[in-house]
Amino acid sequence: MPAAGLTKRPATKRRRTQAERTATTTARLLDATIDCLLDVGYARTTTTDIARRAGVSRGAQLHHFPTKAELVTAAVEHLSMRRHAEFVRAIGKLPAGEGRTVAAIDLLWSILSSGTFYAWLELMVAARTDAGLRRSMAAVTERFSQTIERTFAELIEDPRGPGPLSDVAPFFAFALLDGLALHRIVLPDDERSARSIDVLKSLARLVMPGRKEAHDGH
Amino acid sequence: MPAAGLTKRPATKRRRTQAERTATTTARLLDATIDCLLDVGYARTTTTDIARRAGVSRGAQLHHFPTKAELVTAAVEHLSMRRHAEFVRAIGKLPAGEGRTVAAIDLLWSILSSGTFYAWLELMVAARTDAGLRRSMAAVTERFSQTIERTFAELIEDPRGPGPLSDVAPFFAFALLDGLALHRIVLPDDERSARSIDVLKSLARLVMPGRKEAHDGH
DNA sequence: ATTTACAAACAGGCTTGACTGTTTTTACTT
DNA sequence: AAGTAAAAACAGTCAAGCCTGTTTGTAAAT
Repeated sequence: MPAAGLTKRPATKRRRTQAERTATTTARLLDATIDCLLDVGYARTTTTDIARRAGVSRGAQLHHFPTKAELVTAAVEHLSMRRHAEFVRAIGKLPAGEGRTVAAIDLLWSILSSGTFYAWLELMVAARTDAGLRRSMAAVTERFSQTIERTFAELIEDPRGPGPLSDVAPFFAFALLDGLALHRIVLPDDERSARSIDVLKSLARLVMPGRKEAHDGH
Repeated sequence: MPAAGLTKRPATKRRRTQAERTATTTARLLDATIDCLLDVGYARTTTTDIARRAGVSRGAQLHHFPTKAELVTAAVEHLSMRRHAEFVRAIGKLPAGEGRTVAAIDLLWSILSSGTFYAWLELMVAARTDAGLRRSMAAVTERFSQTIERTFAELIEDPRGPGPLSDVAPFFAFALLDGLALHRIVLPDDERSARSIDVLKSLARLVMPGRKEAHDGH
């Protein structure tokens, strides 16, 4: 029962509930963590720097995330939701009909061109030598790729039913694009990348014919 | 001109020339650097640990590599030569004749299964946020992929001359395999990886029919 | 009143590179 | 060829700075 406050509460600045305070502070910290990963990489990401970027005091930071490991683990989840949201948002832009498969590849590539991919990459590589982090990354990576696979299965249905390759297709595509994004670190705008994506598109047309198709399926 | 020494020099322990001493010490340091990258990752690789692993005193280390950056840069070159040697050695095992293209894919995959790939990956990701390191990595990565491309062009010649895809093929294959190796960090022995490689092999047979045998003979 | 959120100073440990000293190899001189 | 000076390789300690997490203290919400 809120006191019909005109005595205690200054109307201009509402007091925030604890849950709100926690939510904003943790969100700022997690965003700052990902920013930090993108800017300086995992190796040079420090809790001090994260707190500074978040505009949060060191005390507040340590209150919500007692150790660096907990902060990073939470950031993994946070990043996973970001990637998921990015994906869902991009899906909305997919055209209906013919060139859907090809458009989907462009869509995946655009997602891998965003910063979130490189944040994921930083965590992925760090996870190789960190068992705890690896468990978290395994979970979110598996979840992410399952989302992709399910979505693609719905979006691009083969009239003849699922072929022998249609279930690996998203995995295959992702591996290729991840590899290209990796190489792009040192070779930006490589012509071979664009051509490799073209090859992937041709392959997609071959394996997943939207319609008019006669050939055998192997 | 060696003095017919029986007075001064103990035959059991030959004196080493400066060049020899430098060579062994730097080699041990560079090997230790790569070991360190593999064991604990770039983030936790410290110069102290490297010196300890190399069995080299801190003074000697700082003598040969005044800064950590110089050490890492040298390690990039060192690693590049390792990968190159690994590749050349593997090439020797390629069977002549029919299934060459497919065997070449298995060969690439076996190289990416070795530790040197993950050391390269550590440096690659670190290079994203380090301009100096990025330059080094760009150089060696370009050199490595050119070696691959040239070798494959010689090894797997298409009787009809180079097709429109034959020049991207190695790049494409590498990107895919790199992506698979990346995913393997969190999902070892994923069945989808093996199937993706099978898809790549089918694609290779399709694009590069090795000889007169248009249809695969398996 | 009690719990939660935030603030800030601080201690311990680690990392990097500087610094001083010692041994081994090479270059130079006679 | 011998002896000596110079340079290079090697060894180990140290200081400054940074990073993490602890501790102690304050304000705000329930």
